[in-house]
Amino acid sequence: MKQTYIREISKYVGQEVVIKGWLYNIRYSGKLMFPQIRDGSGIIQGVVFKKAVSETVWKGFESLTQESSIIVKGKPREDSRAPGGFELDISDLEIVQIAEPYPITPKEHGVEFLMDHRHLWIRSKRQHAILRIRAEVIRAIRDFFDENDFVLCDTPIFTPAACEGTTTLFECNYFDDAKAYLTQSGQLYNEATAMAFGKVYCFGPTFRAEKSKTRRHLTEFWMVEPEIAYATLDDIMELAENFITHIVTRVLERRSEELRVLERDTSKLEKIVPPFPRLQYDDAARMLKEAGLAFEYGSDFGSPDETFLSSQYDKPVMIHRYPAQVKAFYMEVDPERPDLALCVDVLAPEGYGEIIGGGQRMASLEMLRKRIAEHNLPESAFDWYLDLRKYGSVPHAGFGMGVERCVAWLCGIEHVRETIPFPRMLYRLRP
RNA sequence: UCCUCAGUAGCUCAAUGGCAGAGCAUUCGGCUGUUAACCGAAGGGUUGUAGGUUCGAGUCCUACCUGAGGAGCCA
Repeated sequence: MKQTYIREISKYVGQEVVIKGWLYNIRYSGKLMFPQIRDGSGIIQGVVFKKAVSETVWKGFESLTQESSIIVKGKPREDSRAPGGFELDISDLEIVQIAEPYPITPKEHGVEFLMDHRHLWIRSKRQHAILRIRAEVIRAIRDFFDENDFVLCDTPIFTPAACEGTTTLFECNYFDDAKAYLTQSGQLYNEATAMAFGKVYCFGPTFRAEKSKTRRHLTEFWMVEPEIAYATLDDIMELAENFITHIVTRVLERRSEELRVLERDTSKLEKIVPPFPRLQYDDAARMLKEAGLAFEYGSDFGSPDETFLSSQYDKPVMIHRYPAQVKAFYMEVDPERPDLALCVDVLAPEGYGEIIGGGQRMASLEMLRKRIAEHNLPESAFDWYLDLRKYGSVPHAGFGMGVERCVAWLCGIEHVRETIPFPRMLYRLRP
């Protein structure tokens, strides 16, 4: 008999169905049992009456342990007493495997224990909700760019040198004598593909060997980076707010059940509509001063500074025109204020920090050469990149968004480690 | 790299410097509507490691190990 998925169960009321899955939990009450069965698409409560089934089936259920793999036959019906609203009257059971005692019980567990059992933890309701929202966010990202005529041009993961030369890179051997580095951004390559295709995006894993140990950091995370030829800072700020709004709207529309499981206050997400507040660095610095924070003008914002600034708004705030000296070498400068870079950071509300960073790229070959020298970077590593300024250089701009921080914000959860199936962090490489 | 906190049964946690305990999980028994079901019983310990103080250390001190949160850096 054909398998039916629990997600579709309401279509099969009164008909006999086969569910293939695992035992999530079971409650006994004498001659009556309530097994909860999950199949990946959902969870349904079953009812087993001793009188209604064979001795073999009854004994079979008695022998089941948590997460035992089973195939059951039964008829679904509506029942308000059952979690989920539907209940399965079970008539038959096939045991695929009796599971060994399962380490993750329905009670509380600590972070270390759960992280050590991440390969099993992802079976739980809360992790299901988060990872389904992640999948929806990724689909929304691809749909947004695909539908707006961006060409997907993925950039290499092995790179010969630093993209920006500042942050720490993971190094690995590349055949005999050469060294390769895992990418920390596809941006420089994006600029090449943007000069070829006009509007492009890349989407893939990114690696940062920073020894950061906070709720906002992973050493391996996913980043989506659009880049547009002939675009200005203003263009990509507008793009960023439409992009974020698209993702939020999509998740609210299609993943409301998951947001409910996570007890997310969706009224805060419903406020996310353009326009987003735009704040120039100088004004942000003034706000920090007035609030009495220990912040020095000219430096980049620290974590407490970002938390304060984002807490002033109920939408993502776009902070632009930072001092050029604290930003990457390739940032274009403001023609009216050459000490400022035409860049933008988007800070998510509710203290989730920076989710987008980007800006307009430097178009002039001479200025770019000067910047590379000022940052003590070897020009030879950027020969191909400088070619882009020799052969039809144009103003262009783009940004990068970290998927996990975005998902953590949408889910309203404490830590990015739960927003990716197998997080890679400082001091954690397993499972 | 720095700062703070924590490590006791498979898990989550108690235990004033004085007999190492509870709940869950596991095993056995009971219950025809359970909602992290409930009731009864049993098994389960080198208190992270090494040293020190003390008549006596899970508890106090020192070093190390492991983990968590944060800073810096970043998405």
